[in-house]
Amino acid sequence: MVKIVNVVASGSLDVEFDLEQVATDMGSVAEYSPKKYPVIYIRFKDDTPLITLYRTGKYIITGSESKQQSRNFREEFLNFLSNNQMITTPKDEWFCIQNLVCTGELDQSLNLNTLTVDLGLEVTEYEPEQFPGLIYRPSGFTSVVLIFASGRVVITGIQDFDIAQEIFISVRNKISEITNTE
DNA sequence: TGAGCGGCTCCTTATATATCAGCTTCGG
DNA sequence: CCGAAGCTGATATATAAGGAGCCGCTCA
Repeated sequence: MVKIVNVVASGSLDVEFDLEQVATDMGSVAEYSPKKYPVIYIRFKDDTPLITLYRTGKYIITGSESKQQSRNFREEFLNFLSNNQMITTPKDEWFCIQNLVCTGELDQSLNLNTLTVDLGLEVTEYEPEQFPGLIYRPSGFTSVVLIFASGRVVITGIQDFDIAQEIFISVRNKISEITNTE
């Protein structure tokens, strides 16, 4: 019903890196284009999450499909740095999940013009000429939900999958109430 | 009037979603 | 040579990060 499609996590190592040197040491798994953006992109295999490493030792992991995959990937990253003598111990200062992107399917097509009014103009934005989805900011959450005429939804801005499910159920219930009273 | 500093915005990455414009390619 | 089809890149959402550039403000 609700599925995680992307996890963004970040962490910090208590080390400053010479990115030029690290990129050389890492070889083909690293991509370094300082003129484009001052980081090293690290990808161990195709279709695996991407690590963005900063000079300051901070890093971001994007593209995981679960929190666990994100954590596993962090482990792999720390071990890689440790095994290559880039850090002394495979430990970091902090690590946390920053954002989840989830998708859901309401199994019915929707009239976004009427839905904008029914959900409330103060919590929705719908400008089809700008973007085809309805932007819904459910009260009580920091999350943003994109609702499309096809019935597909995208939920983002949360750190917890349970909350994504809670929001999805709430949206589904609201829409079924609205369609029942019409 | 100019130096310096703080705050702000944009850049980039992943990812789903959908719709537009503009471009390339292909067939008749 | 032209229309159709397909592809690409914008549009918007969240989030972390460091650097560059810009703007406004303060103080000498």
